[in-house]
Amino acid sequence: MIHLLADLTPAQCDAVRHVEGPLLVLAGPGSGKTRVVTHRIGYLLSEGVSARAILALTFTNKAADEMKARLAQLVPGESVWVSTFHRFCARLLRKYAPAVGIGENYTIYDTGDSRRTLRRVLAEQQIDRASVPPERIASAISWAKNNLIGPDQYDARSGSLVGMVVRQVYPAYQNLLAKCNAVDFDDLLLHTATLLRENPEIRRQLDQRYRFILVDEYQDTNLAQYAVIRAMSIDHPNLAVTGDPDQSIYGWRGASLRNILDFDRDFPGVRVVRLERNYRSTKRILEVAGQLISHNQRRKPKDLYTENDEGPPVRLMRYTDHKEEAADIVARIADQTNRGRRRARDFAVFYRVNALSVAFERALRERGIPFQMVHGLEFFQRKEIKDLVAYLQLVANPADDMALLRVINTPTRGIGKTTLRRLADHAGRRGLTLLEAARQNQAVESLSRRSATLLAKFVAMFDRLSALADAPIEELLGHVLEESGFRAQWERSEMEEDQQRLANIEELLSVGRDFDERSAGGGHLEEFLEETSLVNDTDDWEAQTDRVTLMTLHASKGLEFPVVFIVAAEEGLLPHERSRNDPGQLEEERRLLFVGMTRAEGELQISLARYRDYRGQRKPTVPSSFLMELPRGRMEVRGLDDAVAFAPSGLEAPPEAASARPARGDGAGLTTAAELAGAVASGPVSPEVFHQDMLVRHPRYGLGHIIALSGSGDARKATVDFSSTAGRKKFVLKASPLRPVGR
DNA sequence: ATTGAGAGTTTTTTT
DNA sequence: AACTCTCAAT
Repeated sequence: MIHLLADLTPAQCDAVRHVEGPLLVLAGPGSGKTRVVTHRIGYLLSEGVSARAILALTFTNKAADEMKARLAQLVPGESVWVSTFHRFCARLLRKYAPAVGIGENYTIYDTGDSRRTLRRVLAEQQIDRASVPPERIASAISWAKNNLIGPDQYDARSGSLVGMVVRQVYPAYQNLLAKCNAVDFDDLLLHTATLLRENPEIRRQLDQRYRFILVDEYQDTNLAQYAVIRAMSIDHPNLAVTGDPDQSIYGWRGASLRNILDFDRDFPGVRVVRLERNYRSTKRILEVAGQLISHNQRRKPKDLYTENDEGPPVRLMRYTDHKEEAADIVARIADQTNRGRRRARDFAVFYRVNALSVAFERALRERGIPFQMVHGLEFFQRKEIKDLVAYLQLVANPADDMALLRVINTPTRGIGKTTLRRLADHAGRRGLTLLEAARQNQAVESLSRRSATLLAKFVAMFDRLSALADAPIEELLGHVLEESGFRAQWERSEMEEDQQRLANIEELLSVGRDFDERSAGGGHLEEFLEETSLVNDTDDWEAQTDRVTLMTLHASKGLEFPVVFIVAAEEGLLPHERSRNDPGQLEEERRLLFVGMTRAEGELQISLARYRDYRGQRKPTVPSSFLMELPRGRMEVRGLDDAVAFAPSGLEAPPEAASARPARGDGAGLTTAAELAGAVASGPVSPEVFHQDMLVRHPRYGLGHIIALSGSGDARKATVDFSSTAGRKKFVLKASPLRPVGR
């Protein structure tokens, strides 16, 4: 087992060789945490621990996949269970469902389904959604569940309207879910926690079974997750958690830093290992990131250091608008890939909200640079996919009223609102599911002959599909496509959209085929549905393919890239406006930026635009307050023409930021704010303003970079690379319409 | 019952 | 901007 311990630092070695008892690994960014975890699993195996006694839990599918891949490499052939919390719970519940009062064939509702369920409850209770936004109620219920507060335990704070409504709505919502034999994402955790609490025997068995539990990103666990792992680590407290309080970015989901900060209280005698040396980033990047995070008050100071190179300065860019931002970043990527210095996969662009990806998609597509988006257009959220999957859900779980409502008139088959209302009335009075009610269509009073016939036809179709429940998924999907009439509808259509839909359906069929092949024997409809509801993105991010990566800052956690661009560092976006009033949330936003910055290995650029097009409107922006906290003097600052807006206000800013002037000797091409301001103010531009590498605009060719300069005074010439449009051109600066960008 | 136009809203982040 | 919801016309 030499290879398991080779190339490890003493601290890493400590963690890897830890076998019995609780372990807490406090790991800074880039400190080789995943490596430690995988090597530790390898070590446990080499010590004779059975693979099935080990359970590794992660937060996201991406992290789970990553860990599986690393394990496959390190200890080929061993099948250790690596899973997300939600998936683990889903599996467990599949087995023990009756113990918490649901059927084994329960359906997992995604956010959309659960929102629709909630709307139905609100409508039933005639709650005006204008005065109490459903969104608020949904998040209150979610918060309660994450904190193990059941529907009957929810206490409204006095005087809070939302609280009162939630108290009334939460139980009704939960009842409706139960009636549909469905659970939402939060229920997966809540039910599992309840299961373990109320069934000592089951708890004991699982504790015994999973002797060694590892939890990644422990700082992101909420109370429900804590309860689950705690319950399985009582008789065998061999719980190993890794985390970094500075990377806690899921507070909005109920994650509680207490779990990690109080770990030693719950698990006395815990061994604590600190990994503070960074192997990922350059000194410059680490310094800037460290400077930022030091502004958080609620935090234990921590020393991150690296033996890596100094590296180029971190760039801070200001553009005119999102188009220029995208064009320049893409031009930089194109330039480096064209010159063979880097590959497309070396680059990543991070943004705070998904909506910001559009400009980059467009710019990359224009240039023909391959890219992949994580959580872009979520495949399983697309209407046609959801519709088709809903048929499967109904087959698997006939009690699922939400699925029935989705399916019964899609594609349209003449079953309208009135019919449905009467059906629902009937079902409500007799305590039937909607499907059962539809079965009794003859008995439903006040239903027209026509409606009854249509319902009967629908039920007959359902029964035909139902008979195929155990068929391979691909086959079943094929039948749904035919029977429902979707295929006929789309194939008839000339619309571009419908052709696209068919293509998406083809993809779904191939997902089904893939599943069939993996699970020989077939007939695991529930498993297939479980997979589709817990995985939202088809093309899960692949490190291998040679593409530029676009993703949110949240999604970036745990990954690393040679070159990182963080965009839209603007007040209201980063930090997000929703966090404005809460210092705790503001600190979380700061951690989010910290996470993004520390993904970068060699180069990091942070940018903002003077005007941001967002939600269909163009608005002038205010630079992110976080930018004031960066050691500006050690960075390369460009395009910041109005020093005023950028200047630190008063005494709050650290001394380094007191000057917008970059440190000398940081290489050619630095432009001070003052110089740019002068340039813009005086119409025609002095040739002296131009510098190597400067971003310039030409009325005809658009944006370019200065790649060479020669001569001086009026004879000063520049070679500019307009890689996006015209290639390279040479200009006599005095006579050219070239202007520095940033006005 | 279905369709289309107009109005109104929005998801910040993930399972 | 894109999506959903509502209402009126067919």
